[in-house]
Amino acid sequence: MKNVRLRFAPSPTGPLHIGGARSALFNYLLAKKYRGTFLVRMEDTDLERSSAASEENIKDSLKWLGMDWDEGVDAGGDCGPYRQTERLSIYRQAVDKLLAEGKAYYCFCSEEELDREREAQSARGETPRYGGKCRDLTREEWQSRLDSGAKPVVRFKVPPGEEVAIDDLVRGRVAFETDGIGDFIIVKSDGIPVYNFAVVLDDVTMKISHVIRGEEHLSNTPRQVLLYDALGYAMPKFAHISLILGQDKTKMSKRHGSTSVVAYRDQGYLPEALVNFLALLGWSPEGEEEIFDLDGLVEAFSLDRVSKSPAVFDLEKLKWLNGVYIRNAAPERRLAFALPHLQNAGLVPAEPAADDLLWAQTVTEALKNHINAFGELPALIARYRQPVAYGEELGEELKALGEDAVTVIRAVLAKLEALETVSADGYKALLKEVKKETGIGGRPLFHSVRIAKTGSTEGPDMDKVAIIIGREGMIERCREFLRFMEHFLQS
RNA sequence: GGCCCGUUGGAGAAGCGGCUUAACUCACCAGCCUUUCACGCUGGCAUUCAGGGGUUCGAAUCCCCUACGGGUCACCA
Repeated sequence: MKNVRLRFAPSPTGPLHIGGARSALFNYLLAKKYRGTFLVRMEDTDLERSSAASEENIKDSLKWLGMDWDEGVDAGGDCGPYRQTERLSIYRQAVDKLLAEGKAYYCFCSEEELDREREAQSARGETPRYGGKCRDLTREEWQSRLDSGAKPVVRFKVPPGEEVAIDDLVRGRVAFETDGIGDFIIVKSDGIPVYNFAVVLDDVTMKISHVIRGEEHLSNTPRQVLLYDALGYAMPKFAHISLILGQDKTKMSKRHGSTSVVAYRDQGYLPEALVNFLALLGWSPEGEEEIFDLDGLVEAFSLDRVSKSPAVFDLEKLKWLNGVYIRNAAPERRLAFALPHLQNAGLVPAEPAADDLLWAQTVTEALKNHINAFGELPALIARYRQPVAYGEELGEELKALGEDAVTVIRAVLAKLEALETVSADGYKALLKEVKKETGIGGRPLFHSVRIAKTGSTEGPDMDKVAIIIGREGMIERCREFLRFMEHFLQS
C-alpha cells in the first residue's frame, strides 16, 4: 500500500475518553503497520465547548499511551494548520465554489422557524428535515438580505432520488437514499463550517487514505460522500468500528465508571495494559495469545479482524490484564508507578530518602501479585497498619483452628519478644521453630498467624507481611489476638 | 417515526456453506504446585449459535420475516 495516511481528529470538548482512545489506536496501528503517517488534528469548530485544556488533555493522554504522531498539532507538517479554526480560508474557498455552481445556497430561516418545522414533522410521524424554503431564492434576494445585515447559514443542495453507497472496510457495502436526507447546513451563521463539511475538506487536503472512526458516524457518511462528489474529490476508504458499550449494553458513559484515559492512569493502570485492552475492544487476534505490546499490535492488527458488533467494556478483564502487566514489569518500573500512590496516601514522603524508597520497593514487590492496579496499594497496606478487626467471616475458620491458634500465637509472641528485629528470613526461621515446638504446621499454623496479623485468610507471603507490619506491630497484634480468642472460645 | 447497523455461554469473542461433537480469553468450579495465601500449571464449564420460515445433499455461516438492542435524522462532533 502506498502513502497510507491516517488521522485521529478529536474535538477538544473534554478529556480523551476510552472510545476516542480506541479510535486513535486503530488509526495508529494501521498507519504504523503500513509504514504510513499517523496525524492528529483538532476539530474545534464548536467554539462553545472547545477548550485549550481539553486539547492538552487529549495530547497528553495520547502520548502517555505511547501513540506519538508524525504530523499534526504541535508536530507540524505540510498539510497544516491542523486546527480547524485556523483553516477557515480553506473552507471559505470551497463554499464559494459550491455557491457559485449552484450546489449550495444561503438559508435565512430562523432557528425558531426550523424548530417549529421539525416539531410539526415529527408530530406527523415524518422524518424531520429541512423543507427547502430558501432553496430557490434568487441571487438578488440573497444580496438584498445580506445587505440588510442578515446572517444566513449555507446549506448543501442534496440531489433527489439518488442512492449513495459506501464500501465500508468493516461493514461492507452500505447504501442510503438521498431522499432521506434534507439539505443540510455546511456553514453556520457565524461563518464557521459544520463538522460534516470541514472533515471532508480536511481529509482531502491532508491526503487521508483511510478513515477509521466510530459507528455513530456511519449515518453521516452519505452526506460526506455527497460533498466529495460535489467538490470533485476522491474519497478515502472508510472503516466504521462499533461502539463501546457498558456492562449493561448501553452506550458507555460516566454511569459505567471511569471513561477518561487519565482516570485509568490515576488509578494506577499501566499504559501498555490499557492499550492492550483497548485493542481487544472490537478487534481480536488470530492466535491464542492476547497479550500484545504496541509493536506486537502493529504487527498483528488488521481491519478484517475488526468486529461489526458492539464491544462491551469489561472492567474485570482490564483489571486482569493490568495485573498481568504489573507482574511482568521490571521492579524499577513497578516502583516508579507505585510511588505516587504511596505518596498520595502519605505512606512515603514527597521527598523520599533512601530508606523510604527501599521500604516502598519492598512493599510493592511483596504485594505485586495481589493488586490489579497500583491505586489498590494504599488500602492493602492500611490493612497492616491499622488495628486488625477480626470480623465475623472469620468465625468458622477460627472455630476450626480452635486452641491450636492460641498455642501457635503464644509461641510466636514469645519468640518475637526475644528478638531485636525481624527480617524476612528471620521470620521464616521463627515459624519453623514454632512448628517444631508446637507440632502444628501447614495450614493450621499459617492461617492462625495470618489471621492474627492481618484479619484475613489471604494475602502475600507471611514473611513479606512480617516486614510490612514490623516487630512491634506483630507483637501488638499477637496480644490483641490472644485477648480476642479468649472471648471467642468461651462463647 | 424514516433510514442505517447489530444479535454466538455468566461475560468478551473466534467462526465467512462441509475440517465445529462451536476456538481462545475473563469469571467460576475442581485438581496440582506452595509447610499458608497468591502467582503459575492442568482439567471442567454452549448437543447449540435471538425466534420463525426458506435455499441446499449439508447452515452459526446464504435469503426473507418477526423480536430485541443500538446509531442517526442539530447553526454537536
